[in-house]
Amino acid sequence: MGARVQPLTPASPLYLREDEIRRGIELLYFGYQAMVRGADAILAREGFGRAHHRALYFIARRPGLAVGDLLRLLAITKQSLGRVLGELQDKGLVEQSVGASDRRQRLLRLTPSGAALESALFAELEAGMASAYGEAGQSAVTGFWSVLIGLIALEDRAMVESLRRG
Amino acid sequence: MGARVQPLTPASPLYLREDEIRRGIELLYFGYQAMVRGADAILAREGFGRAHHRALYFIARRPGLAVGDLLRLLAITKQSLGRVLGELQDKGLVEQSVGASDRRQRLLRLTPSGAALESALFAELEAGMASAYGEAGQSAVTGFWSVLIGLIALEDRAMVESLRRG
DNA sequence: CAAGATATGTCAATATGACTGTCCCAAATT
DNA sequence: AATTTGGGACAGTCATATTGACATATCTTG
Repeated sequence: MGARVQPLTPASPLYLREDEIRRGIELLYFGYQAMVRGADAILAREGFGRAHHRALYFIARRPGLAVGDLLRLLAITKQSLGRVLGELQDKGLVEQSVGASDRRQRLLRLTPSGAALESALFAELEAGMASAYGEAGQSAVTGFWSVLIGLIALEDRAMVESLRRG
Repeated sequence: MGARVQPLTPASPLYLREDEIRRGIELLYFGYQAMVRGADAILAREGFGRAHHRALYFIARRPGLAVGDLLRLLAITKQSLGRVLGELQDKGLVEQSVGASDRRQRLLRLTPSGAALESALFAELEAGMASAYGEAGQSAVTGFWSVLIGLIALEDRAMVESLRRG
């Protein structure tokens, strides 16, 4: 019967949508793993883990960051951060100073050797990211950013954007 | 959703600045966290963790997956997977069968209750991803995919793409 | 067929990174 | 003066991963 012609356009919109969602989930999962893999090797040599890297990263990004701000960025408890930060301070990679406007605050900075380690770790991430950017092209990068921003809850976006300022 | 869409600074066409690399790193980090957060709440109620979710996800995606293939997808040791898979089987969410062509293989499938849990978990991820896709638009989604593919090492891309076939 | 490789499972011991709950002190805010 | 906030510390627990060794069944190959 002529009325039963199958459309040449994509079949089930629901099926396609789920497949596109699953593709995003999978690429985000494998892409995230791929990004951090290079840094893991350096961290293992230094006797650190990913938690140390995250702390170093954000302290490098915002020197003078207060402990509470780092806590909010990492979204962990202060007990968890305490151990990581303590180890980084014991090994002379991170130092604290008392806040000028609020003397309860402890402001965090990398020491020269902390900055050296963070640079080595950053170089690993940068290599992969720069290569992916170059392979995908400028407009893809903008799309990459905008989808990721859309994933982040509205109330958290300001925190992420605050890393860019200043 | 009446989300405010932030104006996006386009990626630099001329050279890759450190700030653009850091933005990618940060958005990937926060975006990944945001994606899995909804599922974490369900998992906690069931007494499971993210490792269980990853196993359920890939078994749902490729029913009849062999243990070794799941091991390669998750990139963990079989000892780690053994515990997770054992718990999922004990609770009746996953079942095994002997491979038809290779009787050494144990092929994994979700039971009806396993499929129900996986659907609930998927719905959480889907909600965030679909909203991000919608907010960003189709061409952004394509860019999102292509940057993430670029991050994944060449030798791993076939594995990721194999999830789409059949 | 014998030898070796592969797929899976299991043991023990260990490490990392997170959690909850409780308590404390100093400094800021009210 | 009372309360809140920022930071730190204690004990105990949990989830997830690790390495290394070993066992068993099955498939592949010389």
